[in-house]
Amino acid sequence: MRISAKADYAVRAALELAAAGEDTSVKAEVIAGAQGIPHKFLEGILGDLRRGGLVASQRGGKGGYRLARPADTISIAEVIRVVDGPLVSVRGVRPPELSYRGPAESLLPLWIAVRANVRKILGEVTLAEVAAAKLPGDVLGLAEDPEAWTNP
Amino acid sequence: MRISAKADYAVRAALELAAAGEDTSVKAEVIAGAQGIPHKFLEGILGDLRRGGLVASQRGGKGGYRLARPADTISIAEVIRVVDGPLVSVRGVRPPELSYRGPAESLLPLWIAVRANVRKILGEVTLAEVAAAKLPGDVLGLAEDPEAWTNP
DNA sequence: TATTTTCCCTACTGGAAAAATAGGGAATGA
DNA sequence: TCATTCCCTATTTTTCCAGTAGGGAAAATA
Repeated sequence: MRISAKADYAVRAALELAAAGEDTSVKAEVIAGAQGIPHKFLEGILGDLRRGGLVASQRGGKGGYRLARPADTISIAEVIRVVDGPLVSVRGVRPPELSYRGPAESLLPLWIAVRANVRKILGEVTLAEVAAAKLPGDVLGLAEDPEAWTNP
Repeated sequence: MRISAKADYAVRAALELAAAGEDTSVKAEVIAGAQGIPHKFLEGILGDLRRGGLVASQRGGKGGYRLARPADTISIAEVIRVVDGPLVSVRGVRPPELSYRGPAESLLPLWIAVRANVRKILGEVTLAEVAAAKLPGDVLGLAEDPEAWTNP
């Protein structure tokens, strides 16, 4: 299960905007510099976020990007969906469209359970929480277990 | 977050072997037919599983593949790791190797939490359970919620 | 021993998607 | 009018995924 560079970049850019405040415009170039993201690539991503209704933009001298809604109403899942489509997919198709035969039949509910769990986390955590380094208690609980930081 | 065809195929092949029983050999061709997987592609995957110590093979007339260990000691996570490497990665690198700056710093514990959650599910569910359509209670609980089956 | 069966190994290919680049046009503010 | 910045389209480059091809090695059978 791989999270794309695009999704990672999009979330980081949104976090920069969240940190700047809802009514401060930040230039793409500045975000790119702060997060080490290729400038032109980031412009494309910010375009996706704008078309998705998550950010607003302003051209010209004092232009830039800002969040279109308060940071505590935008979940990480929303950001990822806007730039990458479905949150979880198997062979490129989302779980409900899959069909399995024989002993593999129960694989479908298993993928559904995985997706539900991912949604639960990324859907409840907001840009405001991450930007302020104040993750919800249940998420923090998962991340605090030293076991979670070890590789298999 | 995408699960590759290779991982999906590997799990389904392993489930066929689990259903056949630990000491029954099944030919690659038969598994391919039963699950609709390209034969030669599947052979490569079964090779990975063998090198990973999950299946044993036998050449010749009555040959085929079988599980190297009891089906209730092999988790879905193990199967995926053997063919695909790390269970969860961001831009191709596993979470502990990431580093974030500024307001994105708390992204790291977030990815860790997501990974911990995925591990929790795929690490506890075994081939035996899926093959017998007897998922653990907590997983079934997640999958039974009608909400989990709807697309955003 | 000869033959069939099946796994085993290496290489390779086509194509799509991911990641990034390039260049100029259209607003905006000074 | 001019510098700035977003905006749009196209192109490139790279990488990896999914699948194919062909033959060699081992085992069972006859």
